[in-house]
Amino acid sequence: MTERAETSADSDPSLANEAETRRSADSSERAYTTIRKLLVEFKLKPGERINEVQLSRSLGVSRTPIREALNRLASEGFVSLTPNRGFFVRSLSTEGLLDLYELRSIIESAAFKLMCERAEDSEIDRLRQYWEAIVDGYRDQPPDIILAEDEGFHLLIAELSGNPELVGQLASINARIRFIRRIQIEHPSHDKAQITSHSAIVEAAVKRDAENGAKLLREHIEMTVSATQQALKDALLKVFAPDNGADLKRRRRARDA
Amino acid sequence: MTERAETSADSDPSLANEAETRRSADSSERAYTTIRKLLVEFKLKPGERINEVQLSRSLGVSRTPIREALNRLASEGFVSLTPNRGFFVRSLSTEGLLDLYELRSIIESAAFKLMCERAEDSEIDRLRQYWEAIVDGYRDQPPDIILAEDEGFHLLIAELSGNPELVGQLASINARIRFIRRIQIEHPSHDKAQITSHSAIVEAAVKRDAENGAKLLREHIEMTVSATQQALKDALLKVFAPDNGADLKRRRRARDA
DNA sequence: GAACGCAATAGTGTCGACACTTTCTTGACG
DNA sequence: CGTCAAGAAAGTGTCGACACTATTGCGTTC
Repeated sequence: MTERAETSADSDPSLANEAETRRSADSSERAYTTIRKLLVEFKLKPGERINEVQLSRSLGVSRTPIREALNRLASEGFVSLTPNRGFFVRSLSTEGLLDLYELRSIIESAAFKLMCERAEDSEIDRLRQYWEAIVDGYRDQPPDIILAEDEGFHLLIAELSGNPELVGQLASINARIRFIRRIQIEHPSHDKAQITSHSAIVEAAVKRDAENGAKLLREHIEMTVSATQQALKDALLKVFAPDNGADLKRRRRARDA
Repeated sequence: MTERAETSADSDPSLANEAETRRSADSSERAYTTIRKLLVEFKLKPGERINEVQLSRSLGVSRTPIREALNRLASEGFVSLTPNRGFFVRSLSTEGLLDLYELRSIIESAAFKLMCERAEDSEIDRLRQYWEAIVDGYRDQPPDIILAEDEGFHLLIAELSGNPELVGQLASINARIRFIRRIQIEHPSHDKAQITSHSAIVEAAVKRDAENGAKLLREHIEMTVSATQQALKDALLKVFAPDNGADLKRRRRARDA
């Protein structure tokens, strides 16, 4: 009964970003995407210890691919490993999230400047087209699509910077904050400010106005952050529902250990 | 004869940077540092396929910890994984190296600005002290020490930015370009320009002159890059000694695959 | 003599088992 | 009653084995 020839073709392309090194098809890869999804959706709760045996049973594979996936996730900052004690879900406190957004802002505004210096006109035009193609129906899409389109927009800027390392970095950061972006998109506070921001950014790109575009991006991200604050609180409260937010502090402390 | 209770306490602290999640003591960790060292020293050559069995034999452990280490190294960009074909040493072409330095420059100058905004006076003073404590004997140290001190200096700035994600990023980049920095330090072109740069940066920090300090850092890194170009060529020629640089192009192409 | 295909070989991907470490339980002692 | 220790249980870290995939080398056919 250990045969693993299951027919479930549940590859979930919505999580298949990561401009990185790895193809799919093996069960280690499946484990990786599945676990990451669990993390991103708070099915595995911040601070929690991850039980390899249990996970391997529920995914129907042995512990080996599970551990390989967890190792990757550790390198990427999703989980942490304490020797002989196992993997722990790294809690993304509000604070840690701000750090991540800050880093993202740094990278993206730098990417924009580089793009202005280096990209061909035709490439800039690709950015414009990308945005114009989605702007119309933007608000009517389901959250996952909006999220993907939004990430795609920012990632395209990174690509046009001509620096693949930069792209990889941004992709990795995106993966880690994706859950909160989704929450934010679903939250009532999400509105068309996003759209005008993006349009302004495209405009600056066409003009190759590096400074202004970088500033717009910074502001755009900062705006998103503050809009996200409340959404995050709501989400965390929902996760640690029963008792009040009291044990939030405890988990925050556990993070540095 | 599979007992693994070897007494060799060869932990090699010079490679033990990585402000990350992991403690040591298990053989997976040893495998990680050892393999990374092999990569960094070109013992495993760019483009080469990594034979797990062979590696596991030469390290005296089974393939499991080897594979865990390789997975980590893949996340960090040292190697790449092609399913059913194995891990390959990711070739660091000149171009790729420039990308990495560029990213480093972006992160460091941003870190400097943040430090200026946020750090306590006492923290800035720590930076000043750190540099003053090493500046005198700086040039007389062995390369590894110089390297560590240099990395420490830049890493300290990142820490004073107050953003741990930024620190982690920089640490990871450092690990990847460390080999070339060492080569550059040993190269005749390395001289005291480094020292005056650092001193100027400290000075800007004390004055909290964010713009100027960031500019100095950018220039400092750019200078290092150009000084490094020749050193890199020399090193690569040494590695691919017999034939001329012809197959360099081939490897470059193999990189994107 | 070259191209093709097939067999043998080498190598990765995953498994189940076991040693060792941490955590939990229970019961003796103060 | 609370504290502590010893043993049991749970869990991680590593191993060797095996299935399956890619590669290599050889023989066959045209």
